[in-house]
Amino acid sequence: MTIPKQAGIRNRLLAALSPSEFEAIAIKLKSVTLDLGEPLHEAGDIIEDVYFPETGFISALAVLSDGYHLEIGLIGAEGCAGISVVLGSATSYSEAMCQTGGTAWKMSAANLIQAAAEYPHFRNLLLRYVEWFHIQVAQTAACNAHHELGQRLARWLLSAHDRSGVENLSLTQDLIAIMLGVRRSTVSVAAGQLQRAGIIRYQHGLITIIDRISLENAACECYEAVSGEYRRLFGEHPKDLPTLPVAA
Amino acid sequence: MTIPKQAGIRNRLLAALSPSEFEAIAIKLKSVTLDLGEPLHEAGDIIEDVYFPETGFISALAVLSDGYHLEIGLIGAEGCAGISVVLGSATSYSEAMCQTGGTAWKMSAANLIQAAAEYPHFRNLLLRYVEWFHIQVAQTAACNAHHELGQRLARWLLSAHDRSGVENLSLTQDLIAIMLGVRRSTVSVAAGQLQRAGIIRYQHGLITIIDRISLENAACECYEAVSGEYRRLFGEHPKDLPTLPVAA
DNA sequence: TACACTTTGTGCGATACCGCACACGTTTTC
DNA sequence: GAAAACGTGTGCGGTATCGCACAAAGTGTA
Repeated sequence: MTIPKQAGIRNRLLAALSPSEFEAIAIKLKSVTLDLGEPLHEAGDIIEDVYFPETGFISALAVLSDGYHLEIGLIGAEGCAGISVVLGSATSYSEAMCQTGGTAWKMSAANLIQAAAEYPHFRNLLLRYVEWFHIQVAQTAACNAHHELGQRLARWLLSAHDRSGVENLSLTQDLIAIMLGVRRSTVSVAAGQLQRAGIIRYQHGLITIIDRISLENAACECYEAVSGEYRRLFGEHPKDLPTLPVAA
Repeated sequence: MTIPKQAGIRNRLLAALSPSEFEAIAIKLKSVTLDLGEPLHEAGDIIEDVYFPETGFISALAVLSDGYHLEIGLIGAEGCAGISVVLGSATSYSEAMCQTGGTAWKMSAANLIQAAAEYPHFRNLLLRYVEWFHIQVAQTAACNAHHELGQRLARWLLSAHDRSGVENLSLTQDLIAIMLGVRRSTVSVAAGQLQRAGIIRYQHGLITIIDRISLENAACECYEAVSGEYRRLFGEHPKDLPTLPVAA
C-alpha cells in the first residue's frame, strides 16, 4: 500500500486540500478498484468506509419495498460516497452502488470523522459537498415529477459523462432504465431518438457521446441547474473536471 | 419582545437543547407569525434568517424555469427552514413558503452559525436534522418517479398533518396540486376517492382527517419510511409531536 | 461455423395523468 | 338577499409511459 501523492489525485475533495492537510489525510487512504454492480454500502447498513471516486461513478439509490431501486444522485470524482457520516448518521439511508468500473480512494468512516474534526477546512469542504449533493437530489425530485424521459435521459448521460471521466460509457439500457425508474423499452425508444439524431451512438453496452452540445440542448434544465450550483459552491463546472486521471 | 421559555416550545430542535444552551440561544429568537403564501426566502436569495416553526408548516420548493414550483420537502415543528446555512451555503437553492398560517421562531443566519459553532450539541442536532431532511427529499424523488397520485396525496396529507400540529388543515386542492406537481382536477379525483371512502372530509379549503389508520394504509410506504428514519435519528415518531402548542 | 447469450428495437393494448373546459355548490361581499 | 368570488366535481380527447411479448442484431465461446 502506497501513500498517494496529491498531484496525481483527480478527486476534487481531496485535490482541494492544502498540502499539509493532504499529507495528514493521505496516510488513511487506500486505493481500491470498483467493479460494476458492486454495492459499497446497502440501505440500512452501518457505513464502515467512505469512498472518494477517481474514475467511474457511484449511484446513490433509494430502495423501495417492492424491490425497485431508484437513483437519487450520482457520485463521481467531485464527491464522496458515504458522506452522511459527517452529519453524525452512522447508518446509510441509501444504497451506494458502483455503475461502471473505476477506482476510488477508500477511508474508514471513523478516520473521516476524525479528520473532519481535526481539519476545519476539510470539514467545511465536506459539508459544502453535502449541500451540493442535497441540491442534486432535490432537483431530481422535481425532475422526476415534471420532465419527460427523453430530457431526463439526456441529463443523466451528461451527468454520468461528467463524473466518470472517460469518453465511452459502459452502460446497458437495462441499467439506465433502473436508474431512471422506467422500463427498458422506454429507454430504448428515447435513446433511439438521440441516436438517429446523431447525438449519441449505442453499441452493445457502450455509449459514445458524439454531439455534446446537442445533448445539452436535449436535456432538461436540471443538468445546468445542478451544474450551476456546483459552480456556485466550488467555483468550477463539473464538466471541466479532468477527463482522465493524471499520472501520479 | 419577550424571551421564550423552553417549557412552552413545541419546536423539537429548540426543545431538545439543554436548559443552559436554550437560555443562551433564546435571546436571539423572535416570535413571528407566518401567513399563507408568505415566502420566507426565495430561490437564489441570501438566507438572512432561519425559521423554527411552532405551528403550521413550511414547504421547500424547487423552482423550475417554466415557473413551476414543486415541493421537495415539508418543514414543521420538527425542523428549521433555511438550515443549509450550517453547511456553509449563504444562498438558498430552494424557495421556502408558508403553506398554512402559523407561528415560528426566527433567528438571523449569522446568529445561528455562531450558536452552532459555540454549542456543539446544538450543531450536531442541526446536522442530524439536515440528514433527515435530505432523506425526506430523496424519498420524494423516488416517490415522484414511482408512486401513483392517490398514494402520494395520502402521504402528503399525513405529513402535513404531523407537522402542522392542528386537526383541520386549511388547504385548497389548488395548493396541493402545485405541491405535488399535478393538475388540480387530478387531486380532485384522488381526494374524492378518499372522501367517498370516509377517510377524509373536504369543506371548501378545510380538510379533516376522519380515519387516520385508513389514510396510512392508502399512503405509499414513503410516509412510514421517512417517519421511521426520523425515529432512528431523533427517537420519536413525527406523529407523536404535541398536536397543540403548549402554553408558555 | 454453429450456438448460446446479451443487448437493443419494436409492437400492442391498457392506464394514469395532462390540458382544457364547464357546471355546481359554498362562502364572502355588497 | 343578490351577486361575485372561490373551491370542487366531472367530462373528453390526447399522450407518455406501462406491462408484456417477441424479433433482431451484436458478442463471446466451443
